[in-house]
Amino acid sequence: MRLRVTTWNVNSIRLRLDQLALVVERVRPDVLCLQETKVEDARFPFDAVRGMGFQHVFVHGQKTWHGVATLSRLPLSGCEAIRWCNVEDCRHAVCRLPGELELHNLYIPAGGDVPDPEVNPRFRHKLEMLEALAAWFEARRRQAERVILVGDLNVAPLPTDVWNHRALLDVVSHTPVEVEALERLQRSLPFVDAVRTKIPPEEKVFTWWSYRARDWRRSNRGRRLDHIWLSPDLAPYLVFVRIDDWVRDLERPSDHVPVTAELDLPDSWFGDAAVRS
DNA sequence: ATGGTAGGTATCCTA
Repeated sequence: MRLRVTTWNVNSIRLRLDQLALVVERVRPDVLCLQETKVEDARFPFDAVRGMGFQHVFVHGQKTWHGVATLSRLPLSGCEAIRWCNVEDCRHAVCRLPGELELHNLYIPAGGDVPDPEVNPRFRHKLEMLEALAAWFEARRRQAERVILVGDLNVAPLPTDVWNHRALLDVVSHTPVEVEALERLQRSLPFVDAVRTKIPPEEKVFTWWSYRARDWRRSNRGRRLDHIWLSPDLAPYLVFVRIDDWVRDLERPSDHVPVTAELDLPDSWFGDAAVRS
């Protein structure tokens, strides 16, 4: 049973519907996790995404900012929105998929400009949400099988996850304190970094390029902020990953590009549902 | 060293 999962910070789903359809056509994900949908649930373009083949949709959105949505060709069950740090931000959706898979769709705060939790509440919030998630997964470690965690984690952990490691050591997204917080979250289950099992850590990989560059491809000052993580039991079934950076060249693009992983999972996990595939 | 752009919303906040 092949399962293709894509994560994409779409930066306003309503503005990006045509690009969403193009990504779906070219990447063909079974499950598409979006972040920064920037729309209240009542205004979510349900008809449009159903028209793209996603009959199962879980939205957790708010006006203007943040918001996550999980679009699926396979049935979703047990979906829940989880709020962290006692704020109303919509940043985390959990859904169960056939095969007893548990899928987390996350949007970690960007964290503002000043990498000091004492003076910058947004940076403090970012660290606190990463810490809270790590503690939560650590507490659930015993039942932590068949877990997929994807999303815009807003941290580039490896030196090769940014265009210039030394220059970005004091830039939010690559500071040591954030990287440590992200690593604690990764160790919590622990999770396997799917992209880095297929692309060696010596190789630079980016999923985000600032809008502020004159020529994003020529300057290539990117960062790897978007991630797909797997619980250890799922890692052996990973077939390939892909990063669709052509999406960054579309007219009025998101500053993030889709990241995709395909798993080839045992048919026995899916029972009768696996027969049709 | 600096400032550069984009989206939502309503004039500035967040990324």
